Amino acid sequence: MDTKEVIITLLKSCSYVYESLVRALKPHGISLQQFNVLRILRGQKGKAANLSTVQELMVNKMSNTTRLIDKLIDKNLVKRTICEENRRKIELFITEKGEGFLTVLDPIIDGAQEKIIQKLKPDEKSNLTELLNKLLK
Amino acid sequence: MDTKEVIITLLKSCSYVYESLVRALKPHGISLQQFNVLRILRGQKGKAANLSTVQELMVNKMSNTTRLIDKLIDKNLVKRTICEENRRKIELFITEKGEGFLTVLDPIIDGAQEKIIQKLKPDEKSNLTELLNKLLK
DNA sequence: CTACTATTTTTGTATGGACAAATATTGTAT
DNA sequence: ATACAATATTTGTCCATACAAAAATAGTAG
Repeated sequence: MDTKEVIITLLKSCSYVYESLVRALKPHGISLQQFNVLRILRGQKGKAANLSTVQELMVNKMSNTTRLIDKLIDKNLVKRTICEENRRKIELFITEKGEGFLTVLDPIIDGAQEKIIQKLKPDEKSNLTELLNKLLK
Repeated sequence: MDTKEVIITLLKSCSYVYESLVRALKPHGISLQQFNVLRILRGQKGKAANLSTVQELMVNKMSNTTRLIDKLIDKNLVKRTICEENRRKIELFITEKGEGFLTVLDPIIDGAQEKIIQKLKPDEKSNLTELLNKLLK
């Protein structure tokens, strides 16, 4: 098995997944990155998240999470305040509107993911996950 | 097996591969995308390639290949002329300097890819490729 | 308090990606 | 020949990525 073939197939699969998810979100006017930040903030369950927390939890490391969040704030999906204990930090919260928006988006993303993954049988799914995890070690 | 876990592992693997390749090329001052265009032009073996040919052969569909190629031309790695038979088309060629550059980069990319893929045994490689190809169907 | 260092976020700049509109050229219909 | 449609590329705009530098704040040593 040729190394290049494995690599190129992996990159193609990833583009395919990425594009499917972006396409699913597109009609709702939100990018995959913005959506991921929203989900991270929801996962905080009311606790404040600061910038570095969000960055750590993102799949793609991002350097200008600041500007990404600026856009979520413009849309009133996220709220940003300065942390009183350490004024260098910021506190990020998902808003009511943001929560509601996610309620709409969740089934859409789930559906898009399911549509891709249903091409694999259950044992193939775990097999694939296992092989990919070996690469990440 | 959870659908979300497969998807997220796939996206993470892809980021990892992508970043490894970018990091390998970085010290040589060329992006992965520019490198891929160069390799496509070398693959033409002297024949002219026009823009749409290059776009078709790229892993990531790209809309502004024009500007990517502008940068390769600035570095004298690629030459662009207008096709005389059909003046709407452009003809792209890799230059001598571009060929020489690729000679330096080839072992670097091969090494980076090998370093990732060596974590899998031969049968795991073909197994992974097979599973990923099912997703792409 | 002042100087220095570390931490956290923001800003600047260059690159790449998606997509629509504009431009240039060619081919075709009337 | 003129008008119109098709093709190939370029340009404009906005968003995202990578990275370095700047700014703001905090903590610590003298």
